[in-house]
Amino acid sequence: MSTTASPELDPLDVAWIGMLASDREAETWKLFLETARLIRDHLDSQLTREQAIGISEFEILAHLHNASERRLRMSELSRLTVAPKSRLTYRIDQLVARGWVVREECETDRRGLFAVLTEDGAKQLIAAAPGHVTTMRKVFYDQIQDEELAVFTRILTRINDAVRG
Amino acid sequence: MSTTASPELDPLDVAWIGMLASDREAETWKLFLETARLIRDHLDSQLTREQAIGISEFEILAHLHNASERRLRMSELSRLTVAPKSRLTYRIDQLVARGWVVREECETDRRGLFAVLTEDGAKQLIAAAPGHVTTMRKVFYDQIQDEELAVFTRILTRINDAVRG
DNA sequence: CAAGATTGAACAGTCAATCTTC
DNA sequence: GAAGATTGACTGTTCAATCTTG
Repeated sequence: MSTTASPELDPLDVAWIGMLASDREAETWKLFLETARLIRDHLDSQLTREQAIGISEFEILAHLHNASERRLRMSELSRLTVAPKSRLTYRIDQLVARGWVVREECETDRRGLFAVLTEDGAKQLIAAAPGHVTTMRKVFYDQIQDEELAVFTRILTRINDAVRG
Repeated sequence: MSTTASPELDPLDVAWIGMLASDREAETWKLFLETARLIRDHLDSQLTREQAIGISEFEILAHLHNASERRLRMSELSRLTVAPKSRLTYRIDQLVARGWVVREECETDRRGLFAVLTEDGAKQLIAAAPGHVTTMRKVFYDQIQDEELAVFTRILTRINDAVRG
């Protein structure tokens, strides 16, 4: 420690600064992570407060609603929501308990199960959607200008592809 | 249900489509959430696998390292990491158990506590940083072109501000 | 043996209640 | 009473182990 000239710059600091610190790179990265967490928490709070449904549950109902015959295999839901299968099992259990989803067996592959949206589930989704969309627009979509949208989407798509390898 | 002309378009579908579906708005929103989750999971896996440290722990060590005297109040750490105080207490407990952080009392305000980075903690951070930064660059920063960076940062900053109200 | 899905145990996160100091 | 921080109970997540069918 005492062999360096400047007392504030020990070897650890130098290594760290060379790696990451203080420039746009680290700032951009931090901003991205922070914003993603903030906005998801914000939307989750809004849904929980106004509709007593979490954003994860909402997303599952939305995926089912968009699917053909309002049903999806567990594996497919797992892919779509970027979640491990065990989490899906847990969440579907809750949605079944709430009466918003039912499980049905797959005729052609007896290993498989479908999660199927019920009428009540669809009603719940429709009830929650307007508030969710309004809030999302306010804090997300309305913050992106028309000329910026293509750039934003392009960057996100590239990152997505890079992560997936 | 039987009073509408088209059998595939019941009232629920109409309401849903009017709200959200099928256009760039929903796509952009989904892409953002999905990408954010994917990339954080990816970086967390890399750190856990190669350095036996989670990304949340890494972030805390990094904040402490950047701070003056390598110490921060719990409240301040809570703000910086956008995490509830109770989570910080929990994580700092773990970091203390690992010998990477110590708690110190605040002289001027006896309610307050500092989390202080130890030498071992700094070494761990420096050991983990290169792999983390390399991975981050590969999947994140290198995917953003120079001309795009300003737009990207601007959008994220606006969203951040909008969420914070 | 591989794939679809669930289970149980261990780990992590959240919220309200609490304790201490301002 | 309000702010800094911790605790405890509850909810949510993960991972390996398991069960069943292909």
